[in-house]
Amino acid sequence: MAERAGVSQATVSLVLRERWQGRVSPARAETVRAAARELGYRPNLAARSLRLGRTRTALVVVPALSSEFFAVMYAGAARVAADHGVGVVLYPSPEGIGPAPDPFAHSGATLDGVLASSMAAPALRSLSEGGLPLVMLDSEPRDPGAAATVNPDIGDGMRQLARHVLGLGHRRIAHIAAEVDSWTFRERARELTREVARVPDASLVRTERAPLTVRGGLAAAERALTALPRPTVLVCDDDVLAAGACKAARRLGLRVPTEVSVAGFGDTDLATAVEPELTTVRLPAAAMGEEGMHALLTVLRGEPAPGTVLPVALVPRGSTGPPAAEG
Amino acid sequence: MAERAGVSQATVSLVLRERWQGRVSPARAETVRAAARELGYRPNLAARSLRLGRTRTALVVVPALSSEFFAVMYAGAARVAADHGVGVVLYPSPEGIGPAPDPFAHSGATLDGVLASSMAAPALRSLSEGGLPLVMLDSEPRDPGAAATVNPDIGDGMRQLARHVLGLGHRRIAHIAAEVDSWTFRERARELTREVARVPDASLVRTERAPLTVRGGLAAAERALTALPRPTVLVCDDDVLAAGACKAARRLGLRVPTEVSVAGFGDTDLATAVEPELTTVRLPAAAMGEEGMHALLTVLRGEPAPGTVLPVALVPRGSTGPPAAEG
DNA sequence: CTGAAAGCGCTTACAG
DNA sequence: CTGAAAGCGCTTACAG
Repeated sequence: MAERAGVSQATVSLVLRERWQGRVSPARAETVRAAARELGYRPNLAARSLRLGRTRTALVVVPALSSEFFAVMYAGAARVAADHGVGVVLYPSPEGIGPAPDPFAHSGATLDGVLASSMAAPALRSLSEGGLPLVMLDSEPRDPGAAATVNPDIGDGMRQLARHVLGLGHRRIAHIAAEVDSWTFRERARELTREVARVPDASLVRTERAPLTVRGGLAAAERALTALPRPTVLVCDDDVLAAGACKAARRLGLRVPTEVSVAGFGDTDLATAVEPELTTVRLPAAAMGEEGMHALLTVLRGEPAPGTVLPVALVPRGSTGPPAAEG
Repeated sequence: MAERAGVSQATVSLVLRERWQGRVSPARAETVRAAARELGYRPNLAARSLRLGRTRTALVVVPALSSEFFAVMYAGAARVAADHGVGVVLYPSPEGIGPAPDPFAHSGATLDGVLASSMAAPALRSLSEGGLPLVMLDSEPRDPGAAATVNPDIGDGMRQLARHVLGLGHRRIAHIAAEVDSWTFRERARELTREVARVPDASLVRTERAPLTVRGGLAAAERALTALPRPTVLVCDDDVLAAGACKAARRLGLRVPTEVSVAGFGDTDLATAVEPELTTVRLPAAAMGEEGMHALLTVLRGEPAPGTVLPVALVPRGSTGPPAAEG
């Protein structure tokens, strides 16, 4: 209603959308801006969306915000979206406390596209049916349903970690694995197995599956450490499991790292909150969200988006050391 | 365009919004539903919003999702919103990595109301100017700008914690305080001071301020533990600070809790991820989000919402014990 | 350079 | 019980 600036609706629209150059006189443009400022005028986004047929809204699907990793990834995606005038609706997928099973019903907005983490796969059924552009994060490369995939170099990360541990002299290795059936964890298991197999006298003595919680890691590590042959190192799929593994070691009277080494994955804040601090693999959570949103924006522009693999880095800290000399 | 069911737009609308009882024959209603199902028809929310003048969208403002507390609070709010067919847009306020400084520009949607955490206060300027219904969480009661306030009983929590520590026999107490100027932390400081003052020979020997990170807590605790008189207990404003305080103690060669006790606030996952586990005050994060959203929905219905104070509970764990006997 | 008009897809009185 | 019509607030050809 800023026609109280004495101009037509059309002129207001042109000026406010910065499409006035050469179509509206600079003087009028300024008048419109002044009036808008004065009235605190904000265009009705619903009307704009209806007219344009696009909502400039993307859905971001992550398994659980309470995981720092996903929260940071989300923040990266939201920042890039905001920089491009795109709104973000968050869908915490229903593993655990998430709300409605239908992201569309949940979102309360018509969506242009979806950026989804692989761990949220179950929630994606209705999305793919929606026929929306979809960019996947940390997921099977060349997923046919996805327009693009943005991954950390998980394989390389586990390779670096395995070599670190083998290089310290460990030969009896246990894998504390996330009991989540997704690409990222299958990749970790595969690469760990492969690297251990390359060292003649080394072996993966045990794999224990655990829910992705400290308690889960604790229980799984306790099983691994009380079975024979006892592993000298626990390679964990996630920092949270590693924190649990450290607790298990302590309860069993084993010192970390002198009697048993523990390694995590992720390099979340938790890795440096515990003592000793965790040797882990740093995953670029923010960069994943950013790159993922960039890819989605590219797809929404109608251009093809390339798949991206982001580098990761081993971060050696106090939770790993050489194995104790054999009795 | 489900008029391919052979009925008018109006009929479709009535049926799909469950407003057909007594206005559309049951047979037709069923026809419409079948057609909608078959075509995968979803009403255009932008059009609906434009027509109704309400968007059924709420903005939730929290300081940072990477804090588990706020993530859980958000999840509670989102769940309640979803149950009531209201969408949620998340605004991670710009302390740290947050995106745009203007929640409205950021949201990409016109909003019906706002649910905001007090720690996000700086981001609320433009909100209050927007004249939107606002419900505050963990914030100054009777804030004139807010339609309602939902708080945990912070004062009672700190009271319980202080009495626990005093009851164990501690007399030289240090406060590791969050260097955030907000109601919730002022309340903690005030109540701790008051409770300590009630015990004749006890005193608050030191207050050290820290940014809300493990590193911040570590540095502040180091300062507190190296000054004289040395405190026998560190009461921390947050679990994250307490985790840092435990690290500081260990670096100084002090055992927790035998040589120095440490207490946190929040009872986040971190509290049980570290060793020893933290004595802390459990804050009902999910309930706060839920109650806050309920209050906002009430306000949006045009009814007055009462202020709410939620109970909290002391959770004694291994990080606190009696002070060491004096040398 | 400027404005009048159409139309995006809904919902809701209003007529029948 | 059912449908035709108006109108929500924008944006975009189209005339002038």
